[in-house]
Amino acid sequence: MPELPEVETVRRGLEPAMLDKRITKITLNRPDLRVPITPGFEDKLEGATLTQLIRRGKYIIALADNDYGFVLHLGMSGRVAIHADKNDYTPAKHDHVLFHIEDGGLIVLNDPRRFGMLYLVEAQNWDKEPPFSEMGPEPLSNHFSADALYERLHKKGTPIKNALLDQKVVSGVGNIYACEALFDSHIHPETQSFALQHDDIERLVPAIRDVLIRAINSGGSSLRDYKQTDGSLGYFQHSFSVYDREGAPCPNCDESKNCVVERIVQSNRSTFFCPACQKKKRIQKKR
DNA sequence: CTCCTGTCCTGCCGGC
DNA sequence: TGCCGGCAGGACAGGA
Repeated sequence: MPELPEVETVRRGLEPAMLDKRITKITLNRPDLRVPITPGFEDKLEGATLTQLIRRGKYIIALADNDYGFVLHLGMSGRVAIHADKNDYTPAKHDHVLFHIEDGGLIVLNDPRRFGMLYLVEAQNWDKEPPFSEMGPEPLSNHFSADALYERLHKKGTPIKNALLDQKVVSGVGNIYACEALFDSHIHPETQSFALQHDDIERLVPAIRDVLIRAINSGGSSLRDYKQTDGSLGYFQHSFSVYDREGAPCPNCDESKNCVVERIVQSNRSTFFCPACQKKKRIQKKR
C-alpha cells in the first residue's frame, strides 16, 4: 500500500485539483470498501467546498466549509487519479468513487482490493476518535525524537520491525520504509524493541526521517499499483537498498565479502535486510 | 494489558 | 495455454 511518502504525494496532487473548489457531485459506484462508505456521504459533501487537505500517517483528511469532511485511506491498492477535464475520463474497473469538481475536473478513487477506507467525519472532531486519537507521532514532526521513540520502545516486547509497523508507535511507516530505515541504521529487524540502546534509536530516528523525505522527493515508490495522481510513476523503488532485493548484493558491505540481502518473514510480512551489517544484538535473558 | 494470527479482496507471477 | 499456489505497500478483530 501507499505508505507515508505515497500518501503525501497524493495529498499534494489533490491540492490544486480540489482545494477551495466546490464539489458538484459525488458518484459512488461501490460503497463496500473495507469499511462501507458512510451512508449519506454524498448528501453531506455535494455542494461543499474543501478548505483543508491534511495528511496524518497514511490517511488523508479533507475538511469542508460546511463542518463536514472525509477521511481517505488507500489500503494496499488504492489509487487516486485526477482528470483536469472530466471528458478525458474513461471508466475503468475498480473506479469506486468519483468526485466531480465545479471547474470540470474529476477525481477518481480506484482500489482493486478494496482494502481502502472512505468515511464522513465532522470537521471539528476528526482527530478526536480512533485511529487518530491513538496514533503515534508524525515522523517528520518535532514530536518524533529519539527520546520519544525510546520511551515508546524500551518496554516493548516485539521485534523492532513489527514495532515500526505499529501506527501507535510512529505513524506512516509501512513495510518498505521500515526495512529501509532499519538497514540505514544498521539494526537487525528481529532485535527486540526493549533491547535497543538509546544510541541505536538516535540513528534510527533520522534514518526514518531521511528515507521518508527522500521518497517524497521521488514521488513515492511504485511497485504494483501505486501511481501519482497524474498517472506518472514514483521512482523511489530504484533507490531501495534492501526492500524486494533478496539475493542482491548489499549496497553497504564491501564487495569482497560477497554478502547478499536476505528475506525473512515476520508476522506474515516480508522483511529484507543484510545479515552482515545489521547484526542482531545479543539479548541478556532476564531470570 | 500485550502480542500474534488470520482475514478482508483482487491481480499478478512463476511453476508445473 | 491454463490452472494453482503464493505473494502483495494495511488495518483490525479475536484469541492466547
